[in-house]
Amino acid sequence: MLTENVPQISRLPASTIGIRLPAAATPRIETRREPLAGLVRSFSKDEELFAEGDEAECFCEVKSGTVRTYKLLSDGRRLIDAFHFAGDIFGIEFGAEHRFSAEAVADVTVVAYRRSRLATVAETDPAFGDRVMAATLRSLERAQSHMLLLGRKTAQEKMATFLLDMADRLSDDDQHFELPMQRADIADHLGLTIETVSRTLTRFARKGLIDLPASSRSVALRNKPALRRLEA
Amino acid sequence: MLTENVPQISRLPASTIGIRLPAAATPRIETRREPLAGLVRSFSKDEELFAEGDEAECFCEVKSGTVRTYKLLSDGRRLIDAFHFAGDIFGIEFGAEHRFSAEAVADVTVVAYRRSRLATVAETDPAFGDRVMAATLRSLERAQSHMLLLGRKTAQEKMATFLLDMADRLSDDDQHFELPMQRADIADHLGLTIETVSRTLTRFARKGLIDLPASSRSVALRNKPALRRLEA
DNA sequence: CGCCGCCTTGACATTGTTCAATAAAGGTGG
DNA sequence: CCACCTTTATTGAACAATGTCAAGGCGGCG
Repeated sequence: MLTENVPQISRLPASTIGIRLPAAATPRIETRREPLAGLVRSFSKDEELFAEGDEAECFCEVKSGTVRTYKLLSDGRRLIDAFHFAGDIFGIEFGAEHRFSAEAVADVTVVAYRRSRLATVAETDPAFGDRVMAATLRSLERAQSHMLLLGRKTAQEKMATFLLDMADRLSDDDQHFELPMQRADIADHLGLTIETVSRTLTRFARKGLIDLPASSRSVALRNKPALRRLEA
Repeated sequence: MLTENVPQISRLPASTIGIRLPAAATPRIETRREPLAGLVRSFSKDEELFAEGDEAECFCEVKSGTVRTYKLLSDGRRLIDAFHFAGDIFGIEFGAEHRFSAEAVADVTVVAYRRSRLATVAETDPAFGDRVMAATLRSLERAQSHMLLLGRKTAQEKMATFLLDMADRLSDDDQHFELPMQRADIADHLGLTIETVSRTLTRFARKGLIDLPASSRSVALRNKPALRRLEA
């Protein structure tokens, strides 16, 4: 059942699995097959994996790097609904089209799975099916608490929530971590401007809540209880 | 299969099907059985159907009236994620607990279905199963575009979006409708204050975009194209 | 070394909030 | 049915938070 479909997939041009390369990008054809007939693809910083409105023929799992998914208003204002790190699954759709655009925050490697084969794969490997389902539900849950953040939290509360979440997801010791995204991405995730993000971080640092060692991308949480209280 | 379970349900005290009556409320026992073993329940204005964190033993379909689902911050700030009108299904959970509280915006009648029987019911009546699935996906979709609204739209854009959505869902002629909720609910849905909601409506009326006949709850859209442009 | 992208910081503008007063609507009991 | 009272909505003015604009710094890369 699995075997009869695999060759079919590797024959498909990239465009038909719903991942399109931007015209300008060098098409690095280092694709190879994954156990579950996923296609391994690499993208460099700011490359587009797919766009809102594209036919949703595939969904992805992050192998390494970070992906942002976002929506735009007509005048270019952007809201990043989520960042996706290694192990995260994103781009699952039940309708025909992707409802978000996806870009590489920095160089990224993903495994792309054909959506049409989800049912088959899930049967073959129930654990994988569960992971897909869990990913969908987690994204619903995240969307719901993110609404609360966007609609009712102050800049400080937003940043505190964000930092604690990042520590959770990116840090080994739950304290030190390197932010993979730039200020503009954080701002568009939290519904703020980059200036407010920057100022709020500086303020946290001055209050001794965090350390901002030189590099501006690395953060160390110095006082998590205080951050939790700030979270509201 | 269906018949052997029905009596069991009607024997269950209200509390065990996940809908709890507030202590103060007069317990109107006008419950009766629906075709699919749903329990018809009525609630009066501001009564709680269930609270965030309650065990999610049932989900509901609105028969008549309006329900709001919301989350709170520790200090009482509220975000209403959605309003639910006749025909809408809400309160479906995949985890153990409700992730939102639900209250009657005005007197409301719902049909409560036991979550544990969802699979059975869906098999018996596939169309119903589809409706439940569709409701879940629609709520995901709504959450996602609502994040964009909350994070990146101005007060005017939020109100324009809201009014167009309400016209869509509440109006026969797609123009005139009666808002079932008060300004505070609108404010907490859009991430604004009631003053801003009120001022924005007045401003729209002055610009000739809408009519606000006496009652303050009724609205008539006078210039939908302009509202659409404002929506961003 | 010098350009360029990203980040920070400051001064100022704006949007939306807060506080306060008033008005209007709706519900209740006489 | 009316008068009263409570709740809800509107409006104004002052204020605060955040956004905008602009300048400068820092770091990485060619």
